[in-house]
Amino acid sequence: MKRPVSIKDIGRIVGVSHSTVSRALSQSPVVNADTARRIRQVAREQGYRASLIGRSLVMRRSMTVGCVVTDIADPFVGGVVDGIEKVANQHGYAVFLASSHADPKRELDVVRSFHERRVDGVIVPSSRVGFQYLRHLSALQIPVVLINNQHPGEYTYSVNIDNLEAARRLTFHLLELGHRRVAYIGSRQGNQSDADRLSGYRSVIREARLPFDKDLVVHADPTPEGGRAAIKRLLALRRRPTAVFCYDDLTALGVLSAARSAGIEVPGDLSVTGFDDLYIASYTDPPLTTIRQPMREMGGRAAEILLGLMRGEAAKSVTLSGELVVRASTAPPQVLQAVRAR
Amino acid sequence: MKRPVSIKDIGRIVGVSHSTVSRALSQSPVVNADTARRIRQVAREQGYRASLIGRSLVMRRSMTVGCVVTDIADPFVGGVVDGIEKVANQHGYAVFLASSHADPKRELDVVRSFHERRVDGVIVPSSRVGFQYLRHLSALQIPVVLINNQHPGEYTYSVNIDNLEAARRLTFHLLELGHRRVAYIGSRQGNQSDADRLSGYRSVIREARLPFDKDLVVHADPTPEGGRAAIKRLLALRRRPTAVFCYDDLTALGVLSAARSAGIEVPGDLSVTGFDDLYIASYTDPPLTTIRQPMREMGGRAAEILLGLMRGEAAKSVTLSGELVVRASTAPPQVLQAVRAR
DNA sequence: GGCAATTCTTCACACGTTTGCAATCAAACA
DNA sequence: TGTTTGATTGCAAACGTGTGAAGAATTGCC
Repeated sequence: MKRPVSIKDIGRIVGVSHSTVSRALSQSPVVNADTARRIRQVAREQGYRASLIGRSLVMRRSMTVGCVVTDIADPFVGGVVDGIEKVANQHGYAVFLASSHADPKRELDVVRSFHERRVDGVIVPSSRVGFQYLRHLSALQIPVVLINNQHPGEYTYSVNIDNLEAARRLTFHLLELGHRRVAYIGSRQGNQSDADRLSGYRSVIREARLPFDKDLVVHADPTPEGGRAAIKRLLALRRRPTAVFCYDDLTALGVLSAARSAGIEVPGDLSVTGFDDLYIASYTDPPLTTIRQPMREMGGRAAEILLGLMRGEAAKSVTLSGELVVRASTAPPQVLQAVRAR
Repeated sequence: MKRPVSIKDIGRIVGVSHSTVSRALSQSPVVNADTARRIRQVAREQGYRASLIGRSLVMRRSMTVGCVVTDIADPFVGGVVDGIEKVANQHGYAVFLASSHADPKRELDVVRSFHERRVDGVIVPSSRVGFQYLRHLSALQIPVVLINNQHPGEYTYSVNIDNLEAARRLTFHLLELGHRRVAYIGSRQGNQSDADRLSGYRSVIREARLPFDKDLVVHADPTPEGGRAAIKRLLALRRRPTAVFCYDDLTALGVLSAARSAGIEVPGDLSVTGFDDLYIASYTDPPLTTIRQPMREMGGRAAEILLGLMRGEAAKSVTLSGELVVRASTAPPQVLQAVRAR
């Protein structure tokens, strides 16, 4: 609890001015080799570490980046943040973590906090970023990188996976298995990624010259509970779907569980797909067919872009591609299964 | 990217000294009401926010806390951090997030970073904290609060759940169902909580005058993969257990999945319990009997203790109790099921 | 031994705040 | 008119650091 040792303390002990200490510790060649050695020795003994907050003042950069998430307990977000943190630290930056929980008031608080703390850049791993929110972030006049939400702006760049293309692959996979009535359970939180995935789904349906049935598209909270509610509605249809494309793995988790209680077999009666490839996707029953999002890599790339921007370099947005991971939750629909069984 | 507006800029615009601006903005009663109004007006127009880094220097506190986790993508850790962040922010503190990934070198880096940034306190939500590590943290001379790892020390307090008691309840639940061969799959990472849970398990076994069979206790990584490997060893025993107490939900997840592939029914052939009550525990097949750890509350309490310590108040460690949540993964062993079925 | 050149160190200021103290000013009082 | 009082404001120092420029000490040269 007592005052940390300062650069002046070191100077006093060694018998030199604090300027000399500063230079010695930053390996400046102008200081006498012997003096430098003594200074470094004392600094080590005293456990001295230069205060970044003193340094920030004169250097005019805080060596921190802000990271606003909607919910850090979301496993997807956790993976992304892990990637961000790793890269940021490798470059000497520390990460301020703040959760908004999608609360506009909280979002403003976060912007204010980041402003007051003079963060050098901001990363937002959230596919749902309000326009107002973004405007406030931009007002800070520092680089902003979004994840899974392309939003052109002067200081704003983004890292995405190609949601449209991935959704196309996933939908095609289902059609290829023989499904003709494929439902889509989206996120009702208005995520950019939801719009893109829905587009991908619709474009493949259209290209396959299948009728588009709007009853097959429902929206729910991207949670297990949401998935549960959504699949109930779909199962109540006169003509049920034989396959469901879920916005993400959590939604699919709810679908699997609801199907189980309803006595519907997956993938026998119903094929189910997720999106993200959270670690649980391998451990559901049956294991989930999904799109792998390279979460850590996405976070890492976002951090790299941000670091570049902070150095004043030009940067460009990045789009990675998601990988289709086929597991046991998808199979041909029953009509075909019977045929093949012969 | 340009220089943020400073308190002097505001002073220049209004035509007063920066001292007056400072006082006006901190609601000091000595400044003329009219002047104060003009100052606040201009500050608002200019989007001025006082730099916390300038302020930190003179106030001698950074208004930040450091939070070191092993892995932020771990859902348990995510929940705890969410609670920490919420409480910290309510009190004007920002949270530095750093992951150690249980790497001693990284742990040192984190301590160094927190030191340089002059964080006012540290929270470590990890039940595995090396002694050396703790020594380095203590050297910072700031309050440290651990979660799920009681470790007495001058500046060190902790928030735990009563792992021993919870493990007793869980084990008793299994015995009560009629199980007599109960296995324990622990964490081999040497967590304090593992030791406590094992003690709880053993004490109930002992008090029930059941023989302690050391073959029934195995240790693995606390991950689905670890659980998978462990249950395989247990199933290879001549006399198999009829129930398994898993260190945590993730381990149990692997056990469930391995049992499924081995054709072993849960809970028919094998009862399985977890620990933590992650959100997935409700969505496994069958839903998992487990101990609920109030993750957010634990994080929040830890933050409150830390805030108290930083204000110089006395504090004491807190032990919360975990709640037994009985779901469908536990049932009487087959011998009894037959009896009751008549 | 005197001077210039070289090497090393200190001085002084800046960064953005807060705050004790002195200074200014107007009004009130004698 | 001179003095006191009270209200308001500015000055200056401090926090911990980096850095250009000036100063001091040493060395080399003639």
